[in-house]
Amino acid sequence: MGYSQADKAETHSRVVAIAAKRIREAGLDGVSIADLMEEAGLTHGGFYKHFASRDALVAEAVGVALTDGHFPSKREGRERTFAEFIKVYLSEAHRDNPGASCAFSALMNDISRAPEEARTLYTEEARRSLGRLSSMLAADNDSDRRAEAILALSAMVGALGLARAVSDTDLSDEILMTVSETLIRDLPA
Amino acid sequence: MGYSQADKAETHSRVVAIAAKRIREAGLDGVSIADLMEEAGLTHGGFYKHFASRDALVAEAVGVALTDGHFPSKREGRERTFAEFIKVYLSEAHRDNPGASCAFSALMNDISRAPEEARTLYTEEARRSLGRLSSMLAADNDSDRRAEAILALSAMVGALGLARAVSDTDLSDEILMTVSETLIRDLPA
DNA sequence: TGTACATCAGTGAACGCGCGTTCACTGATGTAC
DNA sequence: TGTACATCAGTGAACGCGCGTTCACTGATGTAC
Repeated sequence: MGYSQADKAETHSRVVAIAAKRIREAGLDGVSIADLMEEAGLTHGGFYKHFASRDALVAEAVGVALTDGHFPSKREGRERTFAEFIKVYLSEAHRDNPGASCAFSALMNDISRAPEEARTLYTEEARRSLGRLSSMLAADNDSDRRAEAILALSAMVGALGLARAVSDTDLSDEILMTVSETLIRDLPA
Repeated sequence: MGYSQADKAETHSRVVAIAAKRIREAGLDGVSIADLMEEAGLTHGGFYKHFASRDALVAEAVGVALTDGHFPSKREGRERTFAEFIKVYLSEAHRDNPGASCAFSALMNDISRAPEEARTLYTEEARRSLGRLSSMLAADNDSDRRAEAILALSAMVGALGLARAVSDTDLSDEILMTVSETLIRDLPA
């Protein structure tokens, strides 16, 4: 063979990784096969040696974008505290780097119009994220922790989205800072 | 003239209204001129008697979608209370009718990639919405009211977006109900 | 080890399609006399 | 009031373009002997 199986697998995952980045930046409809393959250093014709269709690639890329997302609780070998996590999530650096950012926020609007497969992946990731968030909180009972996790998740994805949408940097910074401080102050962790 | 000026103005605003609805449902890129004109009962060729380009129509429709949005504080001749407003905003009915819903939430992700004109409209609407929300709140000073308004706005658009994205109806209902109750309980109004 | 063959990831031209946009045309109505 | 003309919202065919997809081909490498 002209290329080994390892080469093929490497190409495949490279294309998926690029697609995951571009989907976070430009949405589910913002990625063309030609652009994608060019960014991977290939020509567009080879695409179908790796994926049955554009939809199949998108489904795979959504899965990757969601799971290597920004709701991990473990980093550098230890659990993150709630405050540490919120500060990173609602940072200017996270806002200004959509390609490597939280797909959970970036895809929120697109997913409601996406095929069932992608919506299912999104829903599962929502459950995981709520689980991780509630495990960082210190409220007395499960019910309170879950309610707080839902409020925190909503406020975080909303604040990140608003901070990106608004064209005034001062207002954008204020949104990030205010939601970050308010959540850290009001939710026991 | 074959059609009076009043007829033309009526057609113009009808097309814009349809575009505003479709944009809320399908996003800024989800509206084709042919579909739009067909829904208005016309053929696609006449579009350019009313708009210089697709972008011009989108800009106008974004303006309409944002300003006849769901952050009005006055209805039926009196001010709404914070609790009343939140309950309507985070209702299942609002979630399930995207075409007539809050463009502020529906366009959040799209707007960050949109031309400056649309982003400016969005930013102004954000300011207005924060003003209206903070005027409903009863915290002691302006600074606290503004911080609470920012948290409430973030949580509301986030919760509405998540509730639409998630494919499990129970989880979706839980998100709406939890954020609604928590905001009403924790923010003085 | 050397040689002939098979494999298949990647190439690049070509396709059909829907899109935004243009344009010559139509015909109902307003205006001028 | 009646008639001839001008206007212009709306029509529908046509355009160029980018897209997803197909396909005959290439050529480097694995396999069989």
